[in-house]
Amino acid sequence: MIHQLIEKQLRLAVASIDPPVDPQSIQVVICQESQYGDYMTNSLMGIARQRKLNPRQFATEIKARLELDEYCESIDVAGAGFLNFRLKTEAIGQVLRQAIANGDSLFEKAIHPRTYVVDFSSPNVAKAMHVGHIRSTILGDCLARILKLLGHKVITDNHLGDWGTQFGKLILGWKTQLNQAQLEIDPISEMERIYKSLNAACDADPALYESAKRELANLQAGDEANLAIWKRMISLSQIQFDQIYSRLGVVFDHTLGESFYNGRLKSLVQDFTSSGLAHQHEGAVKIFFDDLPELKDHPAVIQKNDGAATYTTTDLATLEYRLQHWQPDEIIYVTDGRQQLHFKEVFTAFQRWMPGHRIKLNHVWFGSILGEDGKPFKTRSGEVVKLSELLNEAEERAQKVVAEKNPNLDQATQKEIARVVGIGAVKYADLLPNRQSDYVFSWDKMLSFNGNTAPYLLYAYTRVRSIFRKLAETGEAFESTSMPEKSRLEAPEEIKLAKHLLNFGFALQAVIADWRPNFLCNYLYDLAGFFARFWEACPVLKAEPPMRQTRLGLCALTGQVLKQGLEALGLETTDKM
RNA sequence: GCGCUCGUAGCUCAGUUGGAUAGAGCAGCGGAUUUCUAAUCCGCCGGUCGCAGGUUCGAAUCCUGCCGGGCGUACCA
Repeated sequence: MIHQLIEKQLRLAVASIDPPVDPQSIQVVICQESQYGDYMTNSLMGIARQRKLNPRQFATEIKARLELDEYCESIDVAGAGFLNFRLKTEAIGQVLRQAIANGDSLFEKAIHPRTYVVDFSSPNVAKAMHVGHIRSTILGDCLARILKLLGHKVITDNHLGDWGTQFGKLILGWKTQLNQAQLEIDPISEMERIYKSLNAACDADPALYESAKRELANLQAGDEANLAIWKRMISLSQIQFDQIYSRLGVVFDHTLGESFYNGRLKSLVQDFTSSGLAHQHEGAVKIFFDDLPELKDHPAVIQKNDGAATYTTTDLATLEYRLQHWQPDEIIYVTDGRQQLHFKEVFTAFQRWMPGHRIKLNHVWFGSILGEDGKPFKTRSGEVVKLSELLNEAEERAQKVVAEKNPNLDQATQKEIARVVGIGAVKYADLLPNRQSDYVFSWDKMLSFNGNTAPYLLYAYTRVRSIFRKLAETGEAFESTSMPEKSRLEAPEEIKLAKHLLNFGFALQAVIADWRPNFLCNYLYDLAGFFARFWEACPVLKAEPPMRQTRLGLCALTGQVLKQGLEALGLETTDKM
């Protein structure tokens, strides 16, 4: 991409300076104000300051050393010492022509691919997946997709909640009040029912609570009957998870739940104790962080006074397993922001456990989904919203709109479009806000055709497809090599669209730098906007060659980037809407 | 109390990590369709970026203090 050539030239120009400059400190970015240029750097000002040079004079000297005539129409020193670059339209055309001819993507793959483990979704066995799981699932899947697109090795792992105290009550309930018929019809609801029922009963009757604890102890001791029930609950739950993941298009390489690490927990506690990293305290085993102000008052419990491990223990064992088996460069944990303290503890404990290990651990946290009243998102009756029902409603609402806007399509096509649009709308609405902020869930907003929404972007894509459909009807085909050498970008709408196409890679990089897909959402929204304006102003099929070929080329690349970008977000596309 | 986080247009939110004149959508007002899908596009209106200091060429962004929300602060996950 051209901005990388500019950056390279800048680094070269600065390289001869003594004392030497860190090349990484020179960055070329998109110029926000197009009146100044297409790209700019403000890095020279910082260097000039350090060396007590006049910033404008320094920028002027560097400018003189650049050999960018082939790509830049102008290079200007501006303001306090900015360097602004305006691209030659011929150079832009050349990049686009090559991309079409070679089938290249408009972004660069990673030069040094890394290995990432992405830990996300993590629903609980014997419970319905609900709105509380969508952000982790959608965000984690999206990050995994983008890392893969950029050429990294990605391992996705679903760390199921398949172990814990709830199984005492569940097993007791299963033995005493299971309704087999209901279990056949709707296993999740039946398991939720017996859990709720036992939970209430145990609160009222301490003796019953003791029985539940005995069932749990038996399970943990390896009692065969209890193990069989537990396994059955997992497999029934997995069927439900698979249905949801299939609808969402989410795939896991591994599903290693908490229980997978049971065998390691005791010895891990032992390791921590014997190496002095953890200490007995009030009957429990804890790791203290007296030297860290934020964790000073929050020792991590790795063994409770009843001898059981905690999720901190499990997370440490999980981390160890992943290191040993997958050798990742980084692990990404995608969870609710409320677990920040927990992950601080785990990460800090890990550093002490394996000091000097160079793995990078990222807690990618997100805010809550709120209802229109600003309180946590619930159904009208105050229940948690089940994910399956949420997706159903999304498809139903989308279906109504499709039927209204495009009644001529047959039923099956309408339904398929509604599925793509409905699921896409939910995903996009989830990825669009800054992940760290809470957002208000609104059907009307996410299904609107105006504004930064999935339907708007998907519609832009169908417009591209529509042009190529029309082209095919005339018996012509878009030759991939047919964007002619003499073709030129002329209309301002063509040039703006073309320039924006060059910046796809910036958006992908920005996502990875901060684990924030909303940068890609915003890029695609801008792209769809530039394309819409191009569409209004620049007839494609009615244009004369070579302009016609140029415009077809722009359409082809816009379609390509929209599709790649939407798929990177986890959205499917459709040719008609 | 302590910790994390947020406060930007009437509403819902962006703002690529310190850049140039703070942007969208909705709502409100006004335009555009013999046309490749108008599920669209264009224009107008709308701001003391919570408040007060500080850092510097330059602050919505960084530091301090205050005000106001949310969350966390379990031997739950």
